[in-house]
Amino acid sequence: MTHKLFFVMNFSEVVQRWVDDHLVNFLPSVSLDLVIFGFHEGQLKVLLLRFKESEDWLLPGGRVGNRENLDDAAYRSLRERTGLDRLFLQQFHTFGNLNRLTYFSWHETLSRLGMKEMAARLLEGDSALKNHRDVSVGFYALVDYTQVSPTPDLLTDECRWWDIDQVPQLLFDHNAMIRMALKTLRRQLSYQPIGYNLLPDSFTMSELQRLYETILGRSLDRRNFYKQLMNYNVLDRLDKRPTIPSSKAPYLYRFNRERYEQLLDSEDFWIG
Amino acid sequence: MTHKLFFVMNFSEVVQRWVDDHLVNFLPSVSLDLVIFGFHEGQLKVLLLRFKESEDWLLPGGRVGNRENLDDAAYRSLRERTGLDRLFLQQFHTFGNLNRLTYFSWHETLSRLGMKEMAARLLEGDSALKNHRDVSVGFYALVDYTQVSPTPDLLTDECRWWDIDQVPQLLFDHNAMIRMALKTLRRQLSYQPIGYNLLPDSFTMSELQRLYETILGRSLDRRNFYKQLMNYNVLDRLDKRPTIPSSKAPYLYRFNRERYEQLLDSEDFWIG
DNA sequence: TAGTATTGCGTCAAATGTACGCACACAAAA
DNA sequence: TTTTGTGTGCGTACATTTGACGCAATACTA
Repeated sequence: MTHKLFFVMNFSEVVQRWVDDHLVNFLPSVSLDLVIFGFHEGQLKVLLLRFKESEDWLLPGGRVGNRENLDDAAYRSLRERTGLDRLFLQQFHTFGNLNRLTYFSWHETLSRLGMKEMAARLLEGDSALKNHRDVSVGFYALVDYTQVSPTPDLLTDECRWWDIDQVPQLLFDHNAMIRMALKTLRRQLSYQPIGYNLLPDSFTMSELQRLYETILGRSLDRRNFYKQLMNYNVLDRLDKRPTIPSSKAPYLYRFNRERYEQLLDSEDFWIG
Repeated sequence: MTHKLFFVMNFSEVVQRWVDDHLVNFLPSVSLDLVIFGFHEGQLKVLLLRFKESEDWLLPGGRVGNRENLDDAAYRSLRERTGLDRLFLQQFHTFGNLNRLTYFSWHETLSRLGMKEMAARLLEGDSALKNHRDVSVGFYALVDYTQVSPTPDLLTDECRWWDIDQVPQLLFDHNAMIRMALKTLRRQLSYQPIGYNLLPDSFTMSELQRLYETILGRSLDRRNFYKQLMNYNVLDRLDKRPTIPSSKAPYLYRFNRERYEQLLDSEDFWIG
């Protein structure tokens, strides 16, 4: 993977190089897609990429190295897009329908984008490549919005957050993927405390509550929420936040990872 | 796929032919494994295959055709092993660790089985093949034990049911797969009525209850079970069974697939 | 000291889950 | 016909969980 050379190549060459590299070093016919959730100003967000020289958006994805665990590949892709490590990441479904990403659909996309030369080249190779398609493992991740540096990859111009309910029409089956990831997230949130990963290291109770309300799409009673969360016993209370100008300052809380692991072991919470 | 020729070939040739066929017609690096659950005489069972000329057992599996949907491939594999169609089948996890099935582990297996020639041949090909490994999508299926004709495939001598708690040490990561499938089954059973697929077309209430008790591993109250199940409103009561020798004959019930679909739509039961 | 927002606890009713009693239906045996 | 065994269906009582909400204590500012 000789990234250093790319700056003297045009886009077509970059892509060709990228394809060649992947044909040799990565598993053929398996890919992975990431639904990366963030939370900011009362809005649930998802990280999207804009395809180079186009207005088409799609989910970040990646491939699995020949000598790489599937999960590691997902973590690596997540790190490459966000700069973050050791986050909540979980596979939610594997997509293998024929009508999803194929080389033919890539051909269409490239053609539409005016990259006819590249498109032709994609199909003129051996017939195995032409008929090739991927089965893609979908992962969803919960990340701290404030910590992320969205980074486009070689095939994309732009990487940025979108409000979950303003996501445009995406390439391939990526809208369906987001729907499914969100459904899984909602279900899982009601059974185990996972939302912390979407917030900064320390946060107030009402921030956490707003997060839950946003994900679940309904309002919760403050006092019941408080009791429930404290019952889990995975939150450490810190000092009060000093910044509020008037009235009583709220306490800050921090997620206790150790006790969370214990909780997962003891109860028959499902891990997926 | 020229199955007719196989009877004049020895096992090594058969395997080579099988490998060649699969290299051309199926997706490389993706496979699927099936955990097929059955129920008989109060015991939850799982269908296993015995590797040819060995005492090693493993899960049935399959590969995805180049122009075949992932789910269709799973249904096809299930049909090939059981002779049955249109059954409950659902993916539960995708396994992609390096330490699972690789060509190297196949080499080990073949060597141990005394098939040294074949083993050597497996590795002497191009280097891509040597480093090759699969990401495998795990499906679990619920089938009617009485309807199944267990059928071995080209690489196996025997296909038969095993009691779930007497499954031996299996090849590769297949024991872990069964554990995970069972966990998923248990969880899902508590949230939606799916157990019917494990019973014959018609069954008594106590048969159904014994099935649930077996899967969940605990006893249930007969009357509450009855109420709960009837509340779902997906069971049709049939005429009484006349065959019981003494005492009152129990009612037979049949699963109503239409109303089940309705139920899935209306409520926010999750489908996975 | 008044005003304001956070915090933590308690209460109460509704819903749900669980255990179990009982009347009845039916078929064979006494 | 009566007894006996088993399956069916309903009702009831109790514990647990869930949701809605009142309220007093706490800290901080003006």
